[in-house]
Amino acid sequence: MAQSETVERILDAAEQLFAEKGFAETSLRLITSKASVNLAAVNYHFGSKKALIQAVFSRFLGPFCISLDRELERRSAKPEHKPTLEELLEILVEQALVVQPRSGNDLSIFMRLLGLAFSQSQGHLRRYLEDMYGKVFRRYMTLVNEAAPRIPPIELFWRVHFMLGAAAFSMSGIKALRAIAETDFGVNTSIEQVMRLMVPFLAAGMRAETGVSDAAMMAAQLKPRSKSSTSAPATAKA
Amino acid sequence: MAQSETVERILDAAEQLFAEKGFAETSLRLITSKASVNLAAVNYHFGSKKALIQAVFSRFLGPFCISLDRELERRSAKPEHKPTLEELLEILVEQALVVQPRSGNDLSIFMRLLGLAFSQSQGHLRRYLEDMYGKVFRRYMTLVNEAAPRIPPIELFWRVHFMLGAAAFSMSGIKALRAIAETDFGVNTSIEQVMRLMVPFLAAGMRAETGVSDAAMMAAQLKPRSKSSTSAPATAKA
DNA sequence: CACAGTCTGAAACGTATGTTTCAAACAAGT
DNA sequence: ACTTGTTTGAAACATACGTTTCAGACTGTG
Repeated sequence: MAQSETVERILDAAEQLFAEKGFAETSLRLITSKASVNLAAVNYHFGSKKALIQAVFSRFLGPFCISLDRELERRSAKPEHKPTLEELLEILVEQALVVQPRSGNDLSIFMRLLGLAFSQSQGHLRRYLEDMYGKVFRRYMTLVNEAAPRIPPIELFWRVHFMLGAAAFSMSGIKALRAIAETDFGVNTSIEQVMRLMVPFLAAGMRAETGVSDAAMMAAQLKPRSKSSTSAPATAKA
Repeated sequence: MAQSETVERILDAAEQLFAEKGFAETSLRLITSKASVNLAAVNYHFGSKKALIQAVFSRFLGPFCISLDRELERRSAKPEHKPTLEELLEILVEQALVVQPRSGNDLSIFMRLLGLAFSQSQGHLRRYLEDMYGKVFRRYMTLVNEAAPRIPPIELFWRVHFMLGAAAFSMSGIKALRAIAETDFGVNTSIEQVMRLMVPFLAAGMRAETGVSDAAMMAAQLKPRSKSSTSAPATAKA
């Protein structure tokens, strides 16, 4: 049988275009013309555009999760040294870098796709990702909780998503942002530099003193505009 | 002349649907049917879908910028008290709350739209926003720089966008995330509670010790594929 | 009441999309 | 070399979209 490279070509083009423009804005014709393959090849090899989207995610999220899971396994094998928050952060970056052996593939595409998976309302994708990386994510969260015992788990859960948001968002608009930064500051910041700028920001945010205990106080600060701002159970946590 | 409420109805429906599904995924037919108006009304009142998108942004970003600018003016009128980072954060939240007098309109829509403006590749919108809120944004950045004199301006620029990303992203997937949080932790976190959880995270990230000084060191750590112990900014804080 | 301008309703138009079709080209097994 | 199953190329199809059209309903004005 003709071992075709068509599939890979399609995946490469789709990955890049999806990261650049989003799912709905990227047509199959654009993908196939960029990949220099026939339009029909997509539906032949993948079945549908939905399936193609999932395949794009599989290709980088699969190895990433396996690699991450293995690393977490290695760490938990020696329980005498619990990883710190910084180490946990770096594990993520490290795995993301390890997983990217393909040509012209940088971290920004990785992050951008991850962000798209959440922000674009593709129900099937969200379900697929939950099945795919839900388990290893929960395992990761366990280690995060152990690394920051003073912060309530629910708050760490949200902080991890704040983290993901900062990363995904920055990578989303990175081209435009870099242009603005250049005109405003006259410096050209590389993607890797941006990621490095992000690490201390995220690490500090992760280990910030918890905010739930003074929720009532902060509510009092935020509300005062009368408005009755529907902010419900400030005392809920307690 | 018949002062029509059609325009408002369209804007309301469009705003909600855009925030929910994105721009490309939201058809005019969906908008007009949700608004219970005729399809032609959109092109009649706004001219095009592009113009409708810009109008949606104008309606909340215009008042927001005016309100923010006025508040910044007030602050800089008494230069004896430079606002702190926390105060600057709260100004944003406050103005965002003030500006939302419409029905069924919560902060999450505001943030979600802001995030979409960057992450969706709508060139015209980005240009429009630059003209619209570029000036007040730069003014805000000046105050941020004064509030954190130890951090290089270029780093603060990026941190503000990390902030925006964390907020926009969390609001984007907030429905799904709340569901996950509920099944995993058994607690129902309101949108406003999430925003309150975000404040200490963001504030800590903003005033984190700068990471640029050891950029060279970190570059040496991140680049090698050989995974050379990447344990990073242990010395950074110091 | 009649007029003029504003706005809506229903239908159509042109275009772009995802998908399907089918004959031809190709590689591999015997 | 022939056959078989796999993959491609070009075209067509059905659908959904943004946009346009135009007759008529509405509203305020003389």
